Parts: sequence; C-alpha cells; structure tokens
Amino acid sequence: MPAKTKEVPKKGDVTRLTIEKAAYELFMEQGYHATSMRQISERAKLALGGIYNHFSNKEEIFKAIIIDRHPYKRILPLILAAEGDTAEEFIHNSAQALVSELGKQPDFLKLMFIEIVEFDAQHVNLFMDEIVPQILPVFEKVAKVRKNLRNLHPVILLRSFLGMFFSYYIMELLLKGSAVAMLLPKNSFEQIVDIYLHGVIKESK
Amino acid sequence: MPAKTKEVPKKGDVTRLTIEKAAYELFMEQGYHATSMRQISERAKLALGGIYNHFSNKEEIFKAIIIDRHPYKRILPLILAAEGDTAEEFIHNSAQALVSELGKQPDFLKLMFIEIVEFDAQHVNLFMDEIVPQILPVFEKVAKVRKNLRNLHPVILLRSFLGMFFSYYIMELLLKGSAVAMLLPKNSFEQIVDIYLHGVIKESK
DNA sequence: AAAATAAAAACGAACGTTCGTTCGTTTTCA
DNA sequence: TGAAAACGAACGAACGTTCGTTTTTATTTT
Repeated sequence: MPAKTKEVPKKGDVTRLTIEKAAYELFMEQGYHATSMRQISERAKLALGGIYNHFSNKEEIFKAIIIDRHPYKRILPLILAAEGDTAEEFIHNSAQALVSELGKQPDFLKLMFIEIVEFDAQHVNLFMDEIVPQILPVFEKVAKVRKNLRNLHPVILLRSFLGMFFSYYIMELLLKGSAVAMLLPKNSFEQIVDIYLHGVIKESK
Repeated sequence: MPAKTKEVPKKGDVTRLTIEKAAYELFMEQGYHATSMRQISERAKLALGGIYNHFSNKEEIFKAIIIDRHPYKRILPLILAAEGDTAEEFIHNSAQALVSELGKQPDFLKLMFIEIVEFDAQHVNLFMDEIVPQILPVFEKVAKVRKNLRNLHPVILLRSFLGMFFSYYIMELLLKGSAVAMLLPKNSFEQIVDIYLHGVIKESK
C-alpha cells in the first residue's frame, strides 16, 4: 500500500502555536540572541528536542512570528473602517483606532527592531511586497474620497502616516524613565496628530 | 616609599579607541549578541585578553560607544547654526544639514535599536537627562525668534522634529530591497519636510 | 645620557558554561 | 498499527571571562 500524504487538519499544530507564543514573549523581553531554545522549551512546557518537530531551527521560529504576529493584519481593517467625512476626521479617527490597537501589543515595534538589528530587515523586506499592495489602495482611496487632502503621492501619505506612529512610540521608549518624560504634555499624541494635519507653520493671515 | 597614583596622560588610550571602533562596526553589521569578543579582538588586531585591560566586559564597550558616538554631539551645533529668518526656512535648512550629517553615519539608528532590543533603552535613558536640557533651549529659542511658528510646546516640537527623521530612516530600512521602494518619489524627504511644515490638510479657501 | 624599575599593555591558552542542534527511544494520537 | 509528537541525554562548537606570563612603555635613578 503506497503511503498517501494526506491533508489532515493536524491537531498537533496547537503545540506549534504554543512554541510561537513562548518565543514571542521571550524575544520581546530579551531579544533574539539573548533568548535560548531551552528557555523557549521551558516556557512552552515542552522538551528541548520537541521544538524541532515543529521548527527546523531558531530562525524559523522568528520568521513565523514576523509573519503571523505582524500587526498589519489587524490594523488594515481598522483604517478601512475608520469613519469621518473630512480627511481631518478620518485621520483623527484612524490614528485613534491604531493607537488603541497598538496599545494592546505595546512591544510590537521591538519586533521590527529585532528584525533590523539581527536580520538586516530581510524577512520584512520579503513580505513588504505582499503588504504594500494591500495598503496602498486604501490610502489612494482615502486621498480620493476626502476632498480636503492635499494632493500628495499615496506612498508619501502612507510613509508619513506610519512614520507618525513610529516616531511617537520610539520617542516614548527613549524618554521613559528619564526626567524629561515629566515635561511631556498629557495630550502629546493629540498634538502630534495635529502637527501631521496642519503642520508647524502658522498660516499667513 | 608609598606609591602615589599619578594622573598621567596615558598614551595607550589609542588602543581603547581602536577597540571601540572595531566593536562599533561589528555591532552595526551583526548586532550585539551576534558579535563575539574574539571578533572584536581580531578586527582591532589585539589579543583576546588584551581587551580586558581597557574594558571590564562586553557591555562596557557598548556603553562607551553609546556615549562617545551618539550623533547628538555633532547634530546640536548644526541645528544651532542653521540659518533662515522664517521658521520655514530654518526648519528646511536644519533638516537638510541633519540629513546630510546622518548620511555620513547611516547606521546610527541601529545604535538606538540595539539599545532598545538588548538593553531596554536603559543606557540612553540615563543620559537623556543630560542631553535634553541642552536641546530644549535650542527649540525654545527657535520658537521664540521665528514668529511664524505655531504656538507649540517645545517638547512637542522637539519630539515631532526628531520623529520626522526617525520615521524617514526606518521606512527606508524597511522598504529597501522591496519592489515598493521603486514607487517612492525621488524627493521623498523634501515632501516629508513639507508635510511637517504645512500638514496634509488642504487649507480651507 | 644610560641604566634601572615599576606600571601598563599585550598575549593566548585554558576555564567553565551555555549555545543550537542531533539522535535514538518512548509515548501519544489518529 | 503506523505516523506524529514528545522526550532528554549527548555532541561539538562557541561564548565571555580569567589568569599567569611576557613585552612594551614611561618614569625615575644613576
């Protein structure tokens, strides 16, 4: 009887997700190289060797995390669903939704940083070509529907929009624990969004 | 005869800088944990044990790099020297100077990323309290002298200004190698600065 | 100016530990 | 009953650091 490879639902994939979750937590806490396979196996409550039934090596775990846990999958629908007739309202609302969503996964940025530091962003580069074609039309539509947006290149719009969040969270990371953090106004993010909308220059009267 | 500890100029500090330079290059290329003391000793053309005459351990090398090679020392004078009567001109010029300066040290951002990933930004946090009191007055002065700046909190001004660069370079890192990079307009940075100055919203007629 | 001397720097083998991965075996599951 | 999953000891390699020694450098004494 020739062994047919069957496409079974595979119950044991639960373990795979358990490993992924444990590794994700540890990578976020300690970084990639500082996290050992033994630590991952302990947190996943699995024998060391058992991991290798699900991932061929350590980097494969990280790659899986990058793909499965990247927040863009959750963020994209939020932007699409953001309401508001004017571009101003729309950006305000989608920024708000995005911040609250990222608040649930506050260390998502570290994922990107580990990527850049340890892997020279090679994994992200690979699937950027998959993501961006999904995101760009959204921004093109936003630019088209809301009349009071300046006539900006959609890529620039995307880049500056995402950049607003990057910068917000990075500065937060760099300033936390510092005495300067005290100087920050309570509604910092509101003001950052406002600058994004209207710029820093006073309009000529 | 009691041995008096004297404060000699110490010629051998050249070696210390050689180690620092070699380590800096390797950290940038590979990350912190992925770089071994042996690699550092090889690039510095020094015996493995010799390093420990100048640094007590690996982390001390990184700390020294963070402090000695942080670009803020070179950037601050540039901002102070940037000319332009209007706030618009000033920001334009200082942004231009900053970008060209950072272009000489294109991986400076990685320094911050390694900090965040491997050390939870603890070193930067420590000397933020030293840096920010130097930077803030510059931004306060900028806001005061140039009349056509909106009345923004100086910390917000600083934060959004630096954020503009962070986001610009991060997006560059994440998009490089991707096909989307082709879509980017040539004068991306000019447009980003323009958004910073005037916002994305069309002025009501 | 030369010699003596002590401190600083360089050396590289060696230490103990931990790393990622492999492997033969047992257990669980379909 | 055969495949998938779990196990944990074992492997060789690489890690950061230490150590005793030699070499270099700078200073002090002749």
